Amino acid sequence: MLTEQSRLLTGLNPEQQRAVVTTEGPVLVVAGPGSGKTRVLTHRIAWLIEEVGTSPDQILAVTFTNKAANEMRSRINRLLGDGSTNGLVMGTFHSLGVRILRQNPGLVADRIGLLPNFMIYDAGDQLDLAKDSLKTLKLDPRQYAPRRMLSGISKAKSHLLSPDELADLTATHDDELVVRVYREYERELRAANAVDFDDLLALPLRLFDADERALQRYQEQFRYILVDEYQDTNKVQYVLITALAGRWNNLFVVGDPDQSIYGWRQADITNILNFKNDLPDTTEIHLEVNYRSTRHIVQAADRLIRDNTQRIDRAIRTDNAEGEPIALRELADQHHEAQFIVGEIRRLVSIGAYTGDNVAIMYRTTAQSRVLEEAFRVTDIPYRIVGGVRFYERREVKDVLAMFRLLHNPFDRLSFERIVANMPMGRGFGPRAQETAQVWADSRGLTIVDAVIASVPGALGAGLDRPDFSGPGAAAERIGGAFAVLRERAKSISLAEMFDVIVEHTGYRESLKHTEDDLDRWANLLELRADLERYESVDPAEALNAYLEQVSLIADVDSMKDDQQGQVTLITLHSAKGLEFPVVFISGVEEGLLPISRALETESFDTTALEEERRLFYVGVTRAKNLLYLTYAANRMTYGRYQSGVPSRFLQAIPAELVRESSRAASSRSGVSSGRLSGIDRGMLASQVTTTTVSASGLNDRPTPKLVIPSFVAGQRVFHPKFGDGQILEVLPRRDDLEVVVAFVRVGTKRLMASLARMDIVE
DNA sequence: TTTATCCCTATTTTT
DNA sequence: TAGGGATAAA
Repeated sequence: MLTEQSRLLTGLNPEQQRAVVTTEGPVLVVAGPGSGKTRVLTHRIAWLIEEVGTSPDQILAVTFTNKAANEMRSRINRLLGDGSTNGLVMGTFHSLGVRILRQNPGLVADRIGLLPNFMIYDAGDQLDLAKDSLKTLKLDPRQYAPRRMLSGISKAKSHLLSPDELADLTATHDDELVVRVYREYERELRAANAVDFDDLLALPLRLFDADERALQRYQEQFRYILVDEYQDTNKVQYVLITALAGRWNNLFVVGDPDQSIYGWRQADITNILNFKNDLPDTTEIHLEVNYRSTRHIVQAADRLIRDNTQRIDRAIRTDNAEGEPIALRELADQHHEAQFIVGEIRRLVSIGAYTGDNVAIMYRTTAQSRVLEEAFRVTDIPYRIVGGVRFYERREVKDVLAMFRLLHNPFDRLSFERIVANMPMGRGFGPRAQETAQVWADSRGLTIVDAVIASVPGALGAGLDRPDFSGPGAAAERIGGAFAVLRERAKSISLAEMFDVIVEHTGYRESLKHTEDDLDRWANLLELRADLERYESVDPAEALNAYLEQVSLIADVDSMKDDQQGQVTLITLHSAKGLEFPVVFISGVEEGLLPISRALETESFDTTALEEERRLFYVGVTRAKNLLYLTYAANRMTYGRYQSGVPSRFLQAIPAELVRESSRAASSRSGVSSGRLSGIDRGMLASQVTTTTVSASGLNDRPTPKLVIPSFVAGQRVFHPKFGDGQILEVLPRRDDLEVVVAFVRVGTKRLMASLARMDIVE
């Protein structure tokens, strides 16, 4: 039988084949990096269609990004022929959620109270909404950071907790505030006829609770379900997918616990660790052969990840050649680091060994991309930055999109506020006028847009009164007039034409003609217009909805094109998951950055965060096929201050024989000669030397702005601005600093660096 | 209501 | 360092 069907199994190893043909029942595939999991997924889907005879629309495949979905689809088409994936449901969890909500407009209206044209609020919108909610509740946003509130809300939603349910679980005063904000946030969200990202996952389940038949229809339809990157699913996603698989029980998940890097987004690693306990009769398959990287890289990665405790113990191995040693390099500061990387890329390209698009530079924080970009700007090497300030999140783009959104969903108060605040059209229309308009609208069950339009004499038919804007109502009338025109035109013209009408009638075009900055912004808007033209052929009534939805669900990597010849990729470690490059640079491999300082703060009582940082580094390392460079800076500017850096602890795990380290920059600066020091020792030495150099050079006549470290002694009572009251348990000398172990009343024991913690001794 | 200026804090990571 | 937000002045 297998010989006959072997076309789809050719070139697969026995384990991969097993993963392809085990079609019935739950299957867990633990797939190490570079072990061919995408291949398994595509071949399995092809197998289901061709060999099992499943209709594509009975298959649901969930991927982490749209890009991954598109790639898989085209790979299957290549295997089975064009059009063979028609009907196949493939996309991210979020797009699946939208799909379910859009397919059940009646239920959505009845049970959730959302109109069919509901908007999806992105991260920025969510933040604005959280701020709004705080304001409504008269809470000080400085004391209760909107981001904190938001993460509390998101966490609750990811665990399927309503505000009331969350209220039952609150322990502290802060928690109670989260509940209050959550409640208000939900109210405003619904009033705006909008949902947030978390809702896209949770609301389908609400729907299913309300109407079991809806669930049954999907259960019946999806005979085979596949989930990629399963290690990064959260509770809601788990509940949703197991619900959908309830009828046929053919749930196939692929993942790697060692690559779980979204814990902060409530990803729950236990989903994959407990999969076989949750679903009896699971077939478990391990893919451990790495086909991607050189042996040096694979060995380094393997050693590195073994330091984690929360994992399935296993090895990754490869038959690939040994390859070059891993290059470890210390640089004097972030500028030297960037220059070294760019110079090295130039070298690799000029000797013809690699092209620019073979190369990726990865980093922990998006802020690091700036220095790199500056270094590239003065060269002729093309580059692209994945992520960073996203196109659709640029101010000017959001402004114009806000108008589109408002026209599509006039309940969208956030967009209204945005327009009035940022476009010339809104001048003179302040909070007070807005309040008047809102009150007028609310009392009549109309929208704020209706209110301003009604203020125009004769704009609406007789019978409707005009809102009373005390003082000069000129602004309201002007805005109302513009809205009336826009609303009317929107009905009949294409999106691109609508763009022209919007920038004209709002005065926005006119306002972007003055500075250099304006030109940049206008250029971005033209790009937006070009983007809108893609919807030229779509029915205008449909086009807007489709476009807005596409915009809100797009991910950074989704917009990555594969045919960017010669461009070097600059990307965060998170976004790099699932990708591979012949040459990889990981920059900023320093304590405080990788692992990020935030993870270190919690280290003493919980290593979870630290382990996730290690996995993140592991993900980066395993992206490299042939060459891997690790760089760190002895000094780095953070918050506008130079701080000396210590090489990441993760480097210590990598066996010396796999590494070729050099620190030319350090030795040329401070004369540290190469001895038998390991890279790490030398790095620490160099950083000390450089620090001394900087302060000794007496940059100016003012006293060195070195922080005065209070003389902490065990037993002292202290106060920390963030952690509150505590008592010092222990004081440990650390190079040029002190490490203080403090038992805080509120947050437990923490280890802090004395020079960094703004902690006072309480007399 | 708008604009200028100053101060303060924050940077993880993203669907 | 930079961007947001508060405050003051017009």
